[in-house]
Amino acid sequence: MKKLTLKDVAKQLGVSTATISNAFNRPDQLSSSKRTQILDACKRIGYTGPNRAAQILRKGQSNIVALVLADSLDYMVTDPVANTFIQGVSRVLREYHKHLLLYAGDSESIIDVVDFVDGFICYGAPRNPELSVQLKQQNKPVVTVDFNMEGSPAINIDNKQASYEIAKAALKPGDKVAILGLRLIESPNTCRIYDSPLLDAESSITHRRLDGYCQALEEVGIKVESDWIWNLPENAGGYAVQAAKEVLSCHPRPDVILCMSDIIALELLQCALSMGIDVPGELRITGFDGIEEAARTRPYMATVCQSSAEKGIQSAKLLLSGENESMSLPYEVRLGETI
Amino acid sequence: MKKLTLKDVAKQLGVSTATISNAFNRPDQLSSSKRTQILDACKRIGYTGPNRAAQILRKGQSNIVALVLADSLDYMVTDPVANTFIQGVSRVLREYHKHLLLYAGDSESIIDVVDFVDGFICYGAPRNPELSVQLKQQNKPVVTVDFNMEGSPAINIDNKQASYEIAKAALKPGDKVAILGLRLIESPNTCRIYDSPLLDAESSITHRRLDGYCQALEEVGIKVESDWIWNLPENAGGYAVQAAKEVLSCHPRPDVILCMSDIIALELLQCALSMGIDVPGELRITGFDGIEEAARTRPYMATVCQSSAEKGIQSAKLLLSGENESMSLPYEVRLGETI
DNA sequence: ATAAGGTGGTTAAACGATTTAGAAATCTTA
DNA sequence: TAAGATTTCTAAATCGTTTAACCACCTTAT
Repeated sequence: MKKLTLKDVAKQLGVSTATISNAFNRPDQLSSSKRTQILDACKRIGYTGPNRAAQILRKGQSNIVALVLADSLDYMVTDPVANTFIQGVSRVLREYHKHLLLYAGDSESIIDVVDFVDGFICYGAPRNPELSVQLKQQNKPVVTVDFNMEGSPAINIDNKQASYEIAKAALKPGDKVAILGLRLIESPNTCRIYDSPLLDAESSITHRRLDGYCQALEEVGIKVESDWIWNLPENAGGYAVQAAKEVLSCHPRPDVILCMSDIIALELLQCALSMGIDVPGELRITGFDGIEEAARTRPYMATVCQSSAEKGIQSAKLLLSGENESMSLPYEVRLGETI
Repeated sequence: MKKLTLKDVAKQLGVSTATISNAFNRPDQLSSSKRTQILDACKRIGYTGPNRAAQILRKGQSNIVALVLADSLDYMVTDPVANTFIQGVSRVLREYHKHLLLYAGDSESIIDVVDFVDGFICYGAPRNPELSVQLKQQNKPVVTVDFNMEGSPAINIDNKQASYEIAKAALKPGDKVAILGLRLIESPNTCRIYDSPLLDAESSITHRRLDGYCQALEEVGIKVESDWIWNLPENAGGYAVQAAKEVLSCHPRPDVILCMSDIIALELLQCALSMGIDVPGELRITGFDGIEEAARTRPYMATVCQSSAEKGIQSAKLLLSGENESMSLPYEVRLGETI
């Protein structure tokens, strides 16, 4: 009960293997009558088509696209922003009959798949920086999202401008301001950044957001102090709760807290409300991303809305098109009721 | 600047290709001095290891596991239950250095990956029934979750017993009862099932849940009427809202509504509360799954808690172990405040 | 001294397809 | 009817490995 091969089929039908191969892959290379005859015969004897592994080796093409997520799958797969991104990617891949291999950004190396995938979509700077190096060195197409890699096209929103705008809307002269940031420095848990060495300062989107906040602060005449900037190692509820508690128990308490994600902002809001703090009366809060949950809070969260699904769609299309032009997607500043 | 092959390396080092291959794959086949010498040389000249595509063809093993989700990725990737399942799977795969290929259950066919993946985890009955047939015919290992396939081991909870228990806890003699079911019949949108032909009645978990409900109803002396059973084609908020509105506007209104998922139950609860209906005073509601959101409602949702993550973990382990024994996981009936 | 067993390596045949160059067959046209 | 053009099919090289079988050499036991 061994599996049939092209060769077996060719022998049975009394034609060459090339003809069978052509029947499946290049209809223009043989008469259509012969083709249907072959295809019918294959179905009859139970040959389901060329072996994919052999095809991948020979053609150098697999129809598999690797999606390199910033962090471990474990974490990424529950992040709502990442989710809608994956959703967008999957829609396009499906349309083009491509398959999706999920790859964790904290993996040791990428070389165990690089030989057989057709390309990479890299969503956020990989937690393991070694991966970026490897991606740059190999020569399959790469599209990056929410960060930049020399030589590869990127999909982004203008993070600096967006965060500048939302901050500008939230700030008044004389405000005491705190920032809840994300992966600005290397740290295992929530902490203030002080003067720690920055992480990927040139390529990271959260640094772009920080730039935007700082510009707004300066324009309003507020001095940026690094001990009022917190760093969360991951965009997950747990870290956010901790940061929220810390920042809200400071004396004097900030008038405005700029959060680099909605997840953080939501936990902060909930924490503030449960402490009896009036938002936006005593405390203004801004988020970032525009996730669904942030549209259901009371008061309604002020945030920057961007479409993760659209990012997914565009990045997949870009990868498959083979073009090399970066793309800046639109965003929308939603003022809400928290500022 | 062509890519180096094993042959190139062998020639350069003056040894046979077999020796290089062994240096990478079978350390016991050559002296360790020669091995390190070869590995060092490879690193120096930039050979990163055997080409994976060739390896897959030759070995018949790829270290890729396909996760066949019930529906389109598009939908599955945002479902919280599916998410935690994927999370569990990914944890195990990562530990074993396997990769995760996401496959949509509404795909046309599975033959375009069957040749190169090492096995399948099948989460829920695939939307396209053809896939089940193909999975049964091919001979790579398969593990099914939340449904059964002859010849393959399954991971399940005892859906019938669990739903029997929660229903029994919710029901009182003389109650008017409605059931909000999931994929019980083939239908494009929310509707009552009446006497439509059932979908996958033997293999589907929602039919097991229905069996459990019915048993409880009978024991309490309530007659099951099919026009009080609704069918939702997908476990998504939209369909649930519609079903909720319909069922709540019935006269007489049911005293108890048994929902086959928390997503449905949550929408129903919200709908009921917004209509001013007292839960559980005027209406009792039960869910199923035990998702996080269902733990935050007021009143606290009565539901059957099962661990999706655990299902993921166990199914991946089962697949990788190669064993063939099905497994029934524990669940917990949480009475909550809605009954 | 011979046989038996263990090392460390090589040779060569797979694995299952795709594809180029060109032969054979068929069809035009002069 | 031969020459040329076109269509259809084939032979053979190739993709980059792995691995069974074999060989030469060295050690140890009989």
